[in-house]
Amino acid sequence: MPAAETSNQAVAAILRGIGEYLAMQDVPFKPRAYEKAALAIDGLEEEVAAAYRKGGVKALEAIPGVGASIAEKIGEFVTTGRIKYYEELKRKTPVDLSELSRIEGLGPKSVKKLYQKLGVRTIDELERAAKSGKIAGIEGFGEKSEEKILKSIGFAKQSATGGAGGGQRFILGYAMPQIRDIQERLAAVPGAQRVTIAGSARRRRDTIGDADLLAVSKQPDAIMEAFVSTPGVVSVIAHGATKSSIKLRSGLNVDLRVVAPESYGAALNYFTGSKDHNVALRRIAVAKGWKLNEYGLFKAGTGATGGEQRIAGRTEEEIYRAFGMDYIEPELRENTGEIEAARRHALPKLVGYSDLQGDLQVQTDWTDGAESIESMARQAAARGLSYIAITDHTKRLAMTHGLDEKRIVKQWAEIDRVQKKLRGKITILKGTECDILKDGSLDLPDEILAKLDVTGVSVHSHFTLPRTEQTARVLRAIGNPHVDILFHPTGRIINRREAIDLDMEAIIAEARRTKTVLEINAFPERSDLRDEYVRQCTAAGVKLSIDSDAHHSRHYDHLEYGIAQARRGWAEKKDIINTRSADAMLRCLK
DNA sequence: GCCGTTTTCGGCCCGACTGTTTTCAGTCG
Repeated sequence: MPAAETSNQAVAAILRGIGEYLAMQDVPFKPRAYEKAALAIDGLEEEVAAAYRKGGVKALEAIPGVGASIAEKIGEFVTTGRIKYYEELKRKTPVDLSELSRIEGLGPKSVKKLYQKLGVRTIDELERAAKSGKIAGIEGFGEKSEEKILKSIGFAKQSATGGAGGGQRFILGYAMPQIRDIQERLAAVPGAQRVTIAGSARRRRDTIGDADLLAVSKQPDAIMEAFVSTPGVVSVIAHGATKSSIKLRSGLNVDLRVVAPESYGAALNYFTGSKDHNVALRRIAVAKGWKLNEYGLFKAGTGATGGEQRIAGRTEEEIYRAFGMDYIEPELRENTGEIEAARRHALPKLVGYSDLQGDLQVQTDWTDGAESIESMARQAAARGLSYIAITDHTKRLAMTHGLDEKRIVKQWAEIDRVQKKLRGKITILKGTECDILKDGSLDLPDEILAKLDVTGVSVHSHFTLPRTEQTARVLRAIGNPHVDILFHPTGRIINRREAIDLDMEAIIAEARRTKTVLEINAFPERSDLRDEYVRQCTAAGVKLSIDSDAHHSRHYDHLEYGIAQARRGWAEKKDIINTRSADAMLRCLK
């Protein structure tokens, strides 16, 4: 790492900052250009610093949304660690814009006004100004704005010291039950005809910033009323006839829109996003002389009567059909090629939510799991699975009382005993989650691994090794002829631990060469592999497994989120080995 | 500032809600 942080995230943050300052100065169009460039760089696989060193500004200009001017600024940042233009802007209006605009209802324009009139530069100064009643006196502000600002400051402080907010995103698997609760409550309100989850939750991003619900109702007032009085609401941000917005105690913001039945498909499409997907669709509409908004797809009226003619809008299918496209599953709507594929009728047939037959990573009370082998097996069977692999930790993980050679052999006897009891109900495979040691060797000897049905390996130590060393370590492990699956390959834990520094391209290439399966770990805060790597695997023909990593039988419910990530990575049923029967799955292993 | 199966110039997604305003600007998604 160089002295200055030049990660893509750092570059994106600074570009976003420039955009915000420009917005504050009321500069037209440029803010969105910077914001767009920031977004593109945020989602980039390759490091821009490396791209610049290799290919100069030309390489940067290849990034969509980055032109000559921004490329040059990125170059400046990579070489000098700063961008003069940005510092100039900051000097002109020395406010902590990113911090202040986190306050609900405060945007660049308000921040500017507060600075000019009251000299407010930081959250603390904002709080002082609000408490002394100075803000209410400013033109455009009033009592309510002041109150709202104070309330929002309180929340920002609270979530900075714990809690789930504070700019962090919410983990899908934990937010989803809350959203579904609200959905169910609203569906039971008299007059409600449809209540649907939209937004990034419907696209199944591993994390979400907020939640969106969409409803069709004969009595919109009643459903809105029920919505704003949802249990656990700490504030009602908006309460209108067609749109309301609440904040839950967990910090999660939830929006509800009520729409007419003839607009339901258009609204669902619009509020499902992603923004990029929508913009792309809308561009296509404009090119055809149409207009797409949340009310429908329209053709401009002709002749003296004028008016617009509705082409589609009642269902999403109808809209995509009008564009000459196949229906695009929500998980694919990120504008990463799905629109072109839909036009060519070449979309993947995604793995389905009920396609899994087995689970290849299950922990028990032999190590850090909560339940016995028998209990985990029975519960898996009750959920419709036809096989599981028992994969307890190995001795290196002493705190989990990991298995050594002797205990794992004893465990086999217990598995045989339970298997006899549950024959016909479920198949219990003998497996391991064997630790990859620092040098890439494994925590159990090959003689033991050779006798297992499923050998999974994973990194649980030395998370901060430099990239070359870390990559070499994992490559050595999956090069072992007994190793079937690399569990939670990148080791990230969302909001808590960064991924280990791996050359994923090399890992995927080696997995392909050695026929090693990579896992999509379904545990919500892991979600590992993440979608973009899943897509690289499916493109490379590397097989995947979707496992719960269950430490308790209720964790089997997480499998849904693993499937979701697989779908976001364009995976088909054939790409996932545990969509097969136990025998067929075992034939996919080394 | 970026971008181009109508364009290298002239466009840039669009509507709801709020608070403050007596007709609208700012924010948000």
